[in-house]
Amino acid sequence: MPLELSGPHPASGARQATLRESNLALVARTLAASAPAYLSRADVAGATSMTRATASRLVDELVAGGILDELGPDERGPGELDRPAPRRGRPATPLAPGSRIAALGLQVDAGFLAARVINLRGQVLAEWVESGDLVASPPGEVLRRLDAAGRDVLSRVPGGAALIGARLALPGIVAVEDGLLLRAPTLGWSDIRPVDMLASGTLAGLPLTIGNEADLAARTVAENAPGRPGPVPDFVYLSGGIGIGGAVVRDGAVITGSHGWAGEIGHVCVDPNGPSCPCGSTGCLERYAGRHMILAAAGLDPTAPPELLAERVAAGDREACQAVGVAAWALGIALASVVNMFDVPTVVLGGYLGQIAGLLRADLEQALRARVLSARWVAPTTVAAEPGSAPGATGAAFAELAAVIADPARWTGRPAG
Amino acid sequence: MPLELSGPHPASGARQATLRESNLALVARTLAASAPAYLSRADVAGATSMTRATASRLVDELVAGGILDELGPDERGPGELDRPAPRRGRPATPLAPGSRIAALGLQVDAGFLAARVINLRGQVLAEWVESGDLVASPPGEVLRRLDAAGRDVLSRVPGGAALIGARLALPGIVAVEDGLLLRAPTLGWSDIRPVDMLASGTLAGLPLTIGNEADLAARTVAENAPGRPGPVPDFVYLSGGIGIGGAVVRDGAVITGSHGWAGEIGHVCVDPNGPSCPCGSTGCLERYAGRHMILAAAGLDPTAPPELLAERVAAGDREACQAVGVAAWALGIALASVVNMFDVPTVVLGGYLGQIAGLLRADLEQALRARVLSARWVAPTTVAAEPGSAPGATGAAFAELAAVIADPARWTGRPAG
DNA sequence: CGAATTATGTTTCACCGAAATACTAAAGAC
DNA sequence: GTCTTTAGTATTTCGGTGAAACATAATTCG
Repeated sequence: MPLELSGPHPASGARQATLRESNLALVARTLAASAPAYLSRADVAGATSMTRATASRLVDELVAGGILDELGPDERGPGELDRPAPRRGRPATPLAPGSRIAALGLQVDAGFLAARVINLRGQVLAEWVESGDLVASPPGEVLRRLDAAGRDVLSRVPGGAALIGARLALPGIVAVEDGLLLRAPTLGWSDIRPVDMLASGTLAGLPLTIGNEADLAARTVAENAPGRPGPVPDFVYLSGGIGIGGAVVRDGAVITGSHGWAGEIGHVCVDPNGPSCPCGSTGCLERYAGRHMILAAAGLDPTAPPELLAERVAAGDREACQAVGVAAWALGIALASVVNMFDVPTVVLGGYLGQIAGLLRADLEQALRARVLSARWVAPTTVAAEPGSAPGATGAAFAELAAVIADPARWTGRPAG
Repeated sequence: MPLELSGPHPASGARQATLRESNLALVARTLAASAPAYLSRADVAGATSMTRATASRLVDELVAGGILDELGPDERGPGELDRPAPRRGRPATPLAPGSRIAALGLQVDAGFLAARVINLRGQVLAEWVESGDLVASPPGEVLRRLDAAGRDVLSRVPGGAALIGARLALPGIVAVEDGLLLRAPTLGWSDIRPVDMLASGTLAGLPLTIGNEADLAARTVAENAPGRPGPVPDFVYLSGGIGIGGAVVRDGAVITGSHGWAGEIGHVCVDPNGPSCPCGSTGCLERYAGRHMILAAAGLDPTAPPELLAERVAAGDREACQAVGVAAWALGIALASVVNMFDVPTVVLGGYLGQIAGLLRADLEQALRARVLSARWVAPTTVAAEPGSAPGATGAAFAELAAVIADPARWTGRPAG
């Protein structure tokens, strides 16, 4: 299979410049993927099977564009690996993704607002999270608050950072190209254009795009940092909150579908004779495993922390056990269908479902083993997502930064064009 | 986004040879996609935005390798378009996909065996189809019969054809790389290696691979001929027979999942309280919309032709109407979940379900409108697949030929390598 | 009929990017 | 200090595409 020079179906012929751009992207991707290990120009050449000369030239260009940093002899970022032990020969110049290139991720959720600036190394340069009940809230007011918060966060970013874009994660059906939020049931928003409600489509001058929250949160599982693959390349992500969002990740990329609306696992039918759902259907997964539903069935307040539910279950409380059992049963049925359809047998539970994953796991995995056609050969597994606030905002920043890694030539901007 | 020279994540740097291979593939793809219109070297240059010189050079190489044919001044294949009206200027040399390069597609189904040889233009050079009840049949015997039939079909191919491979479509869960059929419930086969049961992994010397029937049949909807896109790039395909197979096609390509087992829509859960399924689950779609189930519920013989069912429904027969209604209801629930997950809102009904699509369509589309979250913006539609015998065999041949179009350099085999 | 026109296809050369190779730089080993 | 080893750089060669001139084969028009 020859290398494809422009996605799966390029309509345009590849030229020498294309070659260069492709290799530039390969170098950027290699370095992003390898962090936090330090790769040298020679390592890059080895990993890409290019010659040292070629790799070196490309690295130089990326360093000039700020997409890579040459680390000084004693430089070391927090959380990064130790330098390799001294060896014979000329010491290598360690390289790392550029710390100055950063993006702004934003998130509106029914329970909080968030803004977070992250750089190419995955370091959080500044952030802001505010909880609050935004169910049925006025979009204009909320977005104005987010705009102000975004500006504030940007102002707190250390000087010298180059912000390349902003993306807003929204819990609903989003028409990405049109910047249109079609429907966000938990917020009570529909048919609004959030981008237009901020200052002329930008946030403090940054081009702003929007995306689905679950798709973006799934990115934080697929990638530990921009362009750095996580441990599992293929998985189903569930974003559990009042509603249930989802995304299917295959080979590190979110499956988007024709319009970007794929992954609506919250409205997979668990039981056609089940309770009716505001979406117009019946027996949707959300009706069984949404946070409010679980807590109400357990006889708890909708705001009760997950620890309380766990306590009740541990104590053998009948209502609580049954509530968790029903949720696991429903998740089992819905996810079995999803795994049968996608053949992606790892389930990552995020949001509230991640917080109570320990209570669900056994029943859920048993249901999957029983209902997934291929379970005999590859048993489906479930894991909880790393806990963390506002993964949608983080994923949104990752998504913006991924564009730099995927096409660094656009950002290095050689004089010749 | 730069052109990517080796799939989504090339690990190797691109070199000049890569460039050439990529452009060679682009030219091959352009010509395959444009057939049956006649493109000239100049047209190729225009379509790919390469210069005439470059396009011409690449075309020459493909012609030399037999992947393209230069048509003579009066040559015209059956079913192909008329030549363009004479214009001023030097007349163009019409090009077409090579008629001599062909592949063998095979299919084993619970109801028939098939072998079919198809060339790069999509022309059937020879074929053989034999019906018979193969439920719970002995694999060795059946495959020996298929081997003999394959040899016979190959012997009837007009001289001069270059066979490049053979692929066998099987109605079950297939581990493609291992050549292993894990489970084919309708045949009653499991854990066999069909490739080994033919002569040393080849059929008359052709390298033989296997694939899932629904995945391959879906190809015949995605492509009218090898590399020629069909009218719909994104759709869910249902292969209705005794069981129900399926595949989801996105942007012309089948979504395979981690192990190639994606698309098992027959075992999506319609009702957890429904009848138990041999797969170990309950309420699977197959239990409601499999051919035997529909016909039994309608009070008909399992071998009754679809016309008889249609007659009964038209006559208002209560059992028949109810049987069809139940099938449509179940399909609606299962497909709504599939569309919610994949955001691929076109459903193509193939096999038996295609034959009775007229009876199902209204109820099914109504169910989809009610249950699909995004139906308000894009209403799901259902269509019947073009009727045709053994689409799996055709798709299997297409799949082999697609490899030539995707990487023609491997087949032209320049001396330099 | 013959010249002008026009589009196709080919030839030649320049440009550019990567490979190959030789070279310089900077450390440890002895 | 010298040797060895590895990192990074400079130079030449090779190969593929672009650009532009050229050759070719038809229609159109005088």
